[in-house]
Amino acid sequence: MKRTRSYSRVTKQALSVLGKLIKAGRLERGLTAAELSERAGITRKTLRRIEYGEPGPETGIVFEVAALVGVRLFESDERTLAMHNARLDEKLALLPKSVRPSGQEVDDDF
Amino acid sequence: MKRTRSYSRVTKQALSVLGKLIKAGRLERGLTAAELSERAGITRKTLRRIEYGEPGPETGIVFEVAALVGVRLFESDERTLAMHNARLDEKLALLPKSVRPSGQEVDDDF
DNA sequence: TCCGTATGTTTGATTTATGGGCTATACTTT
DNA sequence: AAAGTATAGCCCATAAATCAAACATACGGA
Repeated sequence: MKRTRSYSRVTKQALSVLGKLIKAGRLERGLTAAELSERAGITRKTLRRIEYGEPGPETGIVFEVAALVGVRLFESDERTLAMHNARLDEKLALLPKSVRPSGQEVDDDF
Repeated sequence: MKRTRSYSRVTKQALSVLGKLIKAGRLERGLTAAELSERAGITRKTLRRIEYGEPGPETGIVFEVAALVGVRLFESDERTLAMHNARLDEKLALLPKSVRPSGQEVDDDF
């Protein structure tokens, strides 16, 4: 089974932006691809895929590399992320834990 | 060779936040896991891994699902992302294309 | 300009994610 | 409380990511 997958334009652009942010961060810090990939525990090849904005690389690695070069996800540092996490826990506690698909209450923008 | 990989706390928290944002977005829109995963072209199992903040799922899928439930990466819509992209291209054009690993030059900007 | 090194690219092997189907638990609604 | 469905977790098969090592090319410093 070939897993041909399609990605929306927004996704592709977000991937591209993240990759370029990472590459710019790396260059600004004077790190070579070899150095950064070693710190991240990956190979240069994988780093390259990330910097090129390919959709394949796993999320954990991408986030890890981003953190290593100072790219902040959600524009937050660790402490702020912890706060967001706690706030989301409260929010999720108030939401129903499962959903009945009655009507489509859709809200499709795009 | 077992590929035991470790992730920093920031990474784990960012993954967790993103997963919870997605789950909250899904619940707020009254979408079941089956519905959302079908729209994203994945299975419920993969969606669950994403919502749990596991590091494994590929970046493209995670971003796609995020977009489907209205979670904005880099707090940007498609048009803003395109602008960022263009700006990053200019920035990268000014940076050296390869780096000599002499000293660490830090430079936090933005 | 020349040299050293970073980056780009390929092949093959291995680990991992994903999908499909099925069962069990938990939750929402009546 | 009961019923029906959503969610959670298991197995196995397959596709894909990752690694490793090597070589070619392009770039930057002297």
